Amino acid sequence: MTVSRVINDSRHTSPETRERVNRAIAELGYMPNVLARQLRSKTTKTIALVLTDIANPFFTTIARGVEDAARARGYAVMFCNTDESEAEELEYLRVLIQRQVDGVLLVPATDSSVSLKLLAEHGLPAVVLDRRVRSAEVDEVRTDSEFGALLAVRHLIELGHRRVVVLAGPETVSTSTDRVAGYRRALEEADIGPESEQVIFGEYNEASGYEMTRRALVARPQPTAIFACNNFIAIGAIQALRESGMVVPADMSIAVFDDLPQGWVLDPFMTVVAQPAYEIGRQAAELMLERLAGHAPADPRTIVLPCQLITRRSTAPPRREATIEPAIKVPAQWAQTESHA
Amino acid sequence: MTVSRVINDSRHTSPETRERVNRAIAELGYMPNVLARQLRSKTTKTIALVLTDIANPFFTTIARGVEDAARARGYAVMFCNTDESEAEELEYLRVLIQRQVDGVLLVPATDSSVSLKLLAEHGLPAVVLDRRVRSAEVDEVRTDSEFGALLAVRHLIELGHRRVVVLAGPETVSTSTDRVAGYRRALEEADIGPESEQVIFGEYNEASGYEMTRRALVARPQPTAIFACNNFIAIGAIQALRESGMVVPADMSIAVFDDLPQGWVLDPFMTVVAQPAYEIGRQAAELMLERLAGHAPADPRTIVLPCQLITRRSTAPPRREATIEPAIKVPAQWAQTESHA
DNA sequence: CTGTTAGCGCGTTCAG
DNA sequence: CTGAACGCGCTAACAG
Repeated sequence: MTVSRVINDSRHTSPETRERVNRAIAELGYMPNVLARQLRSKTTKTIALVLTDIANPFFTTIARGVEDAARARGYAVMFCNTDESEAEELEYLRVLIQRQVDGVLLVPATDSSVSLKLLAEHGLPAVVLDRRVRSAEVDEVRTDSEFGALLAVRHLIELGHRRVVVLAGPETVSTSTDRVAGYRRALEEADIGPESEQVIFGEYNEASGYEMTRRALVARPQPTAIFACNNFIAIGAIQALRESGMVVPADMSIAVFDDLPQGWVLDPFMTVVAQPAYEIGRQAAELMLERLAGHAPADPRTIVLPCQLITRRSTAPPRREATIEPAIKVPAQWAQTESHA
Repeated sequence: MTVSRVINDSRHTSPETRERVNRAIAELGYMPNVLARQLRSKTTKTIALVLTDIANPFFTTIARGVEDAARARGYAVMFCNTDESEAEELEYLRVLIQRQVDGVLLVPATDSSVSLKLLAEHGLPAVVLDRRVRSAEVDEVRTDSEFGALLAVRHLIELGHRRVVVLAGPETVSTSTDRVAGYRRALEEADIGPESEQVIFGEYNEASGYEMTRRALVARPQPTAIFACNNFIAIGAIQALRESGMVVPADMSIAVFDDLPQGWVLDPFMTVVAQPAYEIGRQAAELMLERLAGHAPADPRTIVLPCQLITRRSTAPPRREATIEPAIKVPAQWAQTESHA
């Protein structure tokens, strides 16, 4: 029908015809069936954002960035939550392929690249957010986890801490290993030997943060500072510390990767490495939209956004006896405790 | 093709043919085009959840309830965020109608029913969540706002408070007016005259909570307790109180409708009326799915779920001088201050 | 500038 | 039990 032209182009139609069609549309309350259009045009104007934890404000903020960029160009966004499970991730990808989404923004549950292979097989473009994936040739947007961790741990060391424990996420997730790498660089910088390292891998949630902290506290000599690799781990840590009767930062300093939204924490006092979450989402969506528009180079692009240390009241110099003693004498068993989990 | 039969029914096909087809599917990595199926079958197996603030954990929890119930029956969910704007709401509904969703779960931005009319015109079933809408004949799931507010304010009164200020959301939203009604009932029960009422209407966000609190604090005599109609309002209130150097609950008690998730608030101390958010979402989805399956009665159904007062450390008896004085003598100007906003 | 023809990938219907 | 024809509502590609 000519109707189609009126609705889409509006070029190549006479004003009067257009007028007539528009009036009819208004009278009938006509709305084009997007499904049929999509079936015909092979494009759904829909992208998907697959992420690992929709309850985490970091990811909600990313989601907002994605949505704003996408909607500005007339794209809809489907949000999918994998709960850090690769199986769920694949499950969702299959659904998305069937539903013919134009592209997928993916926060991968692991550093495996099978998900990306699946997408590639079906000719779907992808952008990987927040985390790295092994040997993938896709667009990527993330923050510099290693550098951010370096900043946080360096800050703790400058305050006088010598025994810092890292509470990390899964060893299969690049943000964990990158942040641990940053931690190690900070120790090296300060000539703190690897025998003083204490790394615990776990999961990116509250329960795991709680449990890792309990484990960290039994080590002797006790660490004087915690570096938590994400916000939920930090929340679990705080709870464990409180139960143990420890006061932050007097008895234990704590620095965190990821901020929590201002208002949600009634007493925002955490020293954090803040990431530009909204920008991560927005720029990832931009990369995807460019590619869908055909304006993107064939080669994959990588955007690494800066992060920023914000010092607040959860970090302070360690108690006097703690600073000095271990710097002089490190007991033998320390070197074997919990490192590399 | 016979392929269709294999994928859908699997009845009326010989085992060997089925086998052959399945093998071919596996080899080719074939996935049916859901779009074409939907075009043909006039059903998308998709429902939409339109809500007013995706940043609010109350609504995220509802979303989880909806998603779980929907996915269990093979339905996908599209999430849409209106930011409390009726214009955005209508905009989204148009998109959803075009995309042929099977039904819409709606947290209406206002108590107007134009959105529901639009849906009805296009033959789309709807379920209204959390809030009431004027003169609508649709399924509804909500909690008993009036009763919950009654519980909270009664608790404050039992502690000895006589000057309680309500910080409400928009006057066009039923949860606001219902909670204010509950507040009034509590005052009446205690024979506190309407001249002691103080009601401020605003918006369901932090900034508004902050601003309303500033206004409430200038009233003389000052209120001794705040009843905040949602969690974000309470957060804004806390910030305003802190800036004014007031200590909770010593200088001011505060009770809140809506809980905040455990972990997110490092020091969970708020006395709250907790709603079964997950259940609201789940049951709303169930109503919709029943209706889509044709198992629902023609008449609209309303489910009102119970809510529960959880007393914590943000409420305490008022300071002595405050309790007694106003109960005896209420200054004239008090009656005119801020009530009915 | 407008009308016509064909087909997107399925499911339904009716013959074989 | 299986295959062939038809159409869902739209747009691409041609005629006119």
